[in-house]
Amino acid sequence: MENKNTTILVVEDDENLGKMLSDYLKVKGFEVILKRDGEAGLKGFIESEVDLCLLDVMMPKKDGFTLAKEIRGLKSSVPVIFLSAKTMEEDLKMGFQSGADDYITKPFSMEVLMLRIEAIMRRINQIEDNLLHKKEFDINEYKFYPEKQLIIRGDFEKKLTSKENELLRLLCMYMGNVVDRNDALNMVWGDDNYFNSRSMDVYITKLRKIFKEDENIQIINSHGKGFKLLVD
Amino acid sequence: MENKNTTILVVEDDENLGKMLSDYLKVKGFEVILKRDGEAGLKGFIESEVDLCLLDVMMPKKDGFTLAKEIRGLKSSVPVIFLSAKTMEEDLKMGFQSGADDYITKPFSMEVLMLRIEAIMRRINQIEDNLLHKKEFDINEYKFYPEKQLIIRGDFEKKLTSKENELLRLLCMYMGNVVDRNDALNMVWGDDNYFNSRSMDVYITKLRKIFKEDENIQIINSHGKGFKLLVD
DNA sequence: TTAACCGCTTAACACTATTTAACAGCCTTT
DNA sequence: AAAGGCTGTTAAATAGTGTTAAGCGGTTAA
Repeated sequence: MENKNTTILVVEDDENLGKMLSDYLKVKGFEVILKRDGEAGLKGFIESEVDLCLLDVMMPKKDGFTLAKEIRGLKSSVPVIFLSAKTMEEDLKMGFQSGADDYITKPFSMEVLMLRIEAIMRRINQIEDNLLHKKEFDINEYKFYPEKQLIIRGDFEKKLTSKENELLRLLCMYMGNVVDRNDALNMVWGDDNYFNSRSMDVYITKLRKIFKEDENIQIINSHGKGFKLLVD
Repeated sequence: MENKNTTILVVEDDENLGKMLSDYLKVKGFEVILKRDGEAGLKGFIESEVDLCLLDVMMPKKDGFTLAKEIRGLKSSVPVIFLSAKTMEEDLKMGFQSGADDYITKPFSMEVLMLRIEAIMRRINQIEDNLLHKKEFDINEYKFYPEKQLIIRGDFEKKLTSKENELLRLLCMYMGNVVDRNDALNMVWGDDNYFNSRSMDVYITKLRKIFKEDENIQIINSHGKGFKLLVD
């Protein structure tokens, strides 16, 4: 089953606090990956599909800010919450500017933590919501109008069927990122059974044909995972 | 009580609370679909004609906000009530802006829940009622007067037959959104049998002919779903 | 009263969208 | 490198739609 779970990477050198955070978040239904220092943290990030990072600022081997920068290098959209001592608060405020970031000063209550996490998740959901209702997407030289079920490049115009349309909309929403096969099936076909899956493959072929003139547009398969729309 | 035909999707991971909600709502005459997590919730929504969603915010696999977003993607007009812990109240208030949304903090009484549900249903009925009795619709440069069964653009005037009129009224009420084929049949023809369905296709053709002068007005078919009136 | 008309339904046929099937090729694991 | 599952592609079968025109019952006007 494709985990649409929210996975949180927790990097905290204090063993007690780390365990406590991990347990609490697991109870709340999150997948948790717990690491004790910056280096292990980076490995943890690479190995899993992390949705959100909870990073201690002061840690051995590699501090939280540095780790955050490295993570951003790998996937720029991952939101990060920093954990730090109260005494460093002023310092912290200037330490990051990315809109996805947030911070909490120790000591903190689990409720406060949950508020921050929920706030971030909502921010992300809102972004996705906007994408869902976006009027037009740019796919290199093509314009895609989901509401009109239409693709245009110069004189070229192509009406899309509803399945083509919804599938392409999804790919555009996650442009550059892999859309999970089962997620796509559930969203477009309403069921992720075998036959719909094959049907989707047929539609991927159709979409590829539409864009075959343009070498810079590719729909790439990620074996066993799904597809991504890539524009060079 | 006219709760008979209203189907409520309840997604709640706490088994006791879920059962309790379900039983209570059934006693009140609602159809209830109960699911225990976000993924099952989405499937439940796809499988049935859901009129209203009652979603726990914090759930395993997929949280309530994410689920709501996906449901909105499938049918943007479905009202959602979120269930969440008291401690997150302030946070919640800002978390959603859709007029159809509402929230309740745990613990709550069943009476409070019923009040919320009734309020939402009243709001929806009122909106539909207003649209139903709307005196005129703007369809790009055309004016459509359902009561007069008349369409006007400049000199051009076209009297509509009652079937044309009711079908166009429906399309206008859901302007930009797909009107479900069977819904339309039941509303305009009173029965969604095969022959009425073919009859409706004939009327769609008639309506298209009326607007064929104007490239910006389209009646688009959504295969296997229905039709939408789209004005660019 | 009958002929013309009108609104709607039914039939017929062409066409389109989607699913299913079949087979070839590819990726990952052992 | 062989096996098995996953993907790519094409073509067929099925299901849904678009359009035109004939048919049918009811109303209107000579």
